[in-house]
Amino acid sequence: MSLKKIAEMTGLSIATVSHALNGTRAVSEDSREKVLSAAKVVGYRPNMAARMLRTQKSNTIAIIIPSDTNNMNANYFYMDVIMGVRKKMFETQYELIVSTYDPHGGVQQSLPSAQVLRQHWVDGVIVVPSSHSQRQIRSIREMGLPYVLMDRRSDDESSCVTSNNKKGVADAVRLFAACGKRRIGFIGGIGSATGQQRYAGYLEALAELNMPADEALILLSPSYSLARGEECAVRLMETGADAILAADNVMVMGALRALKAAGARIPEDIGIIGFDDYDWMGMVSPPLTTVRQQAFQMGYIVAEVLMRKLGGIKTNEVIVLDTSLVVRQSHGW
Amino acid sequence: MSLKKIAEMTGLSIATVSHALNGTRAVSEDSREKVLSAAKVVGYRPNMAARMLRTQKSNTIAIIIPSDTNNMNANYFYMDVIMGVRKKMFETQYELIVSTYDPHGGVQQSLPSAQVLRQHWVDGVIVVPSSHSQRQIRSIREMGLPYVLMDRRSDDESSCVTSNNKKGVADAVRLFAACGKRRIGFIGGIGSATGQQRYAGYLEALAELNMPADEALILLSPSYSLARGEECAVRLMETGADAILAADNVMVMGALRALKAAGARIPEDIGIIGFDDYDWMGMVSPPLTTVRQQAFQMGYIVAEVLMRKLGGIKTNEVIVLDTSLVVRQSHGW
DNA sequence: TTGTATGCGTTATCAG
DNA sequence: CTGATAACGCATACAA
Repeated sequence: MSLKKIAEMTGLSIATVSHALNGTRAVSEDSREKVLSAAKVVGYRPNMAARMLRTQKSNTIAIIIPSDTNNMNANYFYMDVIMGVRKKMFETQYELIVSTYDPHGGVQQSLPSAQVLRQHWVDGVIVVPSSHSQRQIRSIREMGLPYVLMDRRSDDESSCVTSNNKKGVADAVRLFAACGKRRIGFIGGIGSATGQQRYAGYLEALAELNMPADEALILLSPSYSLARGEECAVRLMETGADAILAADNVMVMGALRALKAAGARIPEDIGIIGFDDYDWMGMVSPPLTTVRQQAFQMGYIVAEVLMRKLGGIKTNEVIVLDTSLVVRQSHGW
Repeated sequence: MSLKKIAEMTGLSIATVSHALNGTRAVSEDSREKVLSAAKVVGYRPNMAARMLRTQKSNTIAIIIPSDTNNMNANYFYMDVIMGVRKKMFETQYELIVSTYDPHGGVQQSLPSAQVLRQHWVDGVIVVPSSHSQRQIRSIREMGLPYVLMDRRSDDESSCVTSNNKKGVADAVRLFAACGKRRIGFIGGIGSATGQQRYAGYLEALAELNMPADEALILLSPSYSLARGEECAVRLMETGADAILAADNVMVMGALRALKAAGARIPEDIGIIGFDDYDWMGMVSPPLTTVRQQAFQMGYIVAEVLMRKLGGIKTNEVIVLDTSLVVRQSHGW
C-alpha cells in the first residue's frame, strides 16, 4: 500500500518509486513500467495524511454555512452556491468540506462549532458570517488562514462576494411604484447583514420616489420562517398595504399563502414580489415576480477568489454580483 | 505552533504536552496550566495531517452525489439529505466532504471523478450510485473502504439506505384509482434504480387493481428535466390520460406547467401526483398531492449506518424508509 | 508524574 | 538515472 512496499516489490528505491509515480524527475522507462504495474497490482493509493504533512497543503477547502434547523428551505440557496463552488473545485482538483453552524446558537456558539477551523487542516475557507461572527472572522484572519466571506459582508478588511441586495430590493420597489402601488409593505429579516441591506434598499427606493416610509408597513423579524411570513402578510393586509415585498424565499411563500387564504386578488388587490428564483415560482398562480440572485455563480466566483488567495495573491477583493428582476405577474401591471 | 514549540516554552516534554492537551494521561495541575496557557498564547491548533498519519484516522467521511449540471433542481433533495448527514456528523465530531460526479458522464467517468476515492484519506464514504457504477462500488469494497449506498440500490452485497419508492408510487396509483381515475399515465426516469423501482410500483399497483398497463400511458426518459416533463404531459393529454403520476420533483413541475398551459382543469379533467415534498407544492393551485420521502432522515440514518461500520461492526444493513402520501388536492376527490 | 524514542508515508535534498 | 535519509507533527509504548 505504501511507496515502501512498491519499492520492495520492484527492487527500486522509495525515491525512484515516488518520482515515477509523480513524474517529478526523470525515470528510466523500464523502472517506470515496473513501478506502475506494481502500483496497479497492489492498488496503491497515496496517503494524503503523509503528503499533507510533508507538503503543508491539503488541497482541501471548507465552506461554512448557517443551517437553520427550523427553516430548511433557506438552505436551498446554499445548495446552488455549493454546486458552483464544486465546479471550481473540480477544475482545480480541490476537495470541499461542508460545515454548518447554528445561526441562533448565540454569540459564542455561532461559528466556532466548525471544528475544522480549530484544526490545522484546510488550505482555506469560505465563510457565510452571521451577525455575531466578527470575532471569529478576526481569529481566522489572525491565524493566517486564507478566507473569503460570502453572501454577507461583516467588515471592511475581508475579501467578500455578495449579491447587490440593496439594488435588488430597490428595483422591486420601483417596479411596484411603476405599477401604481402606493402602500408598499416590507417583510424582512433583521438578523443578518443581508437582511439589513435589503431593508436599506427598500428605504432608499422609497425616498428616491418621494414616498413616505410608513412604519406600519415595515415588518422586520430576527429570523425567517413560513409562519412568520404568513403572520406578516396578514398584518400588512390589515394595514391596507397594496403591495408586499418579501425579502426572502421562505417569507414570500408564507406571505403568498396568507394572501390566498384571505382571498385577496393578486396583483389587483395586492401585489407581491419575492426573493431568489426557483422554477416553482413560475408555477404558482399568479406566477411570482422575484429578485433573482446568481447563486451558482456566487459559489463559483467565491471559490475563484479563494483560489487566488491560495496562490499567494494578497489583494482584498470585494465583489458584488448583480441581481435581476424576474418579472412574471404577481407584482401588478 | 507545534507540540514541540509548546514543549520548549514550558520546559516540559512533548509527551507531557500532548497528554495535557488531550487528557490522555495524568498530568500535574501545574504542568497542565502551563501547557494550556502556552497553547492559548501561541494559538496552538493540532495538525490534522500528523494526527491522521499517526492514528490512521481522519475523522472525515465523504458523500458522493450525482450532480446533473443541466438539472439543478434535483439537487435540492440531496441538500436535505446532506443536512441530515451533517447532524450526525456534528454529534460525532466528524467532518464531511461533499463530492459530486456527472451522472451522464458515461461508464468510465461516472464515479471515479471523485478523487477522494483514489486517495487514502476519508474513513468512509456514502455513495449515491448511478446505473453505471457497479464497477466503482466493487473497487471501493475491494480497497476495504467502509461505505454505504444511499437513495439507490445497485447490488445485494452493500449496506444501503433507500426510500420505499415502489410502495410510494403504488400508494399514489391506488389513490388515483380510489378517485375514479382509470387512465393513469406514468412519467418517470429509467436511468436509475430509483426510477426503475418507481416504475415497478406503478405496474404492480395497476396489476393489483386489475387495470391494464397501457403502453401509450407510460413515458420513460433516461433523465429528468422540466422540458421533458412538459413534453410528456402534453403527450399524455393527447392519449386521453385522466391522471398523471410524475415520479420526480422536476418532471412534476414541467407536467403541471403543461397542464395549465393547456387549460386543463386539475383534478377534474386530469389529476396529478408528484414526488418529494417541498413547501411550494402546497402553494401552487391546486395544491399538489405528492409522495413524500424522508430526505433529512435518510441522511441522518445513512450516516449512522456508516458510523456503525467505522466502529467495526460487520453486518450488512439494508434499510428502507417509508414514504408517505401528502394528500392535498391535485389528485382528485 | 514525567521523559525518550519510534514510526506513520511522503517529499525533497544531497550524494552518487 | 538512482539511492539513502531527513523532516513534517503527532501519539504512544516503554522506561524511569
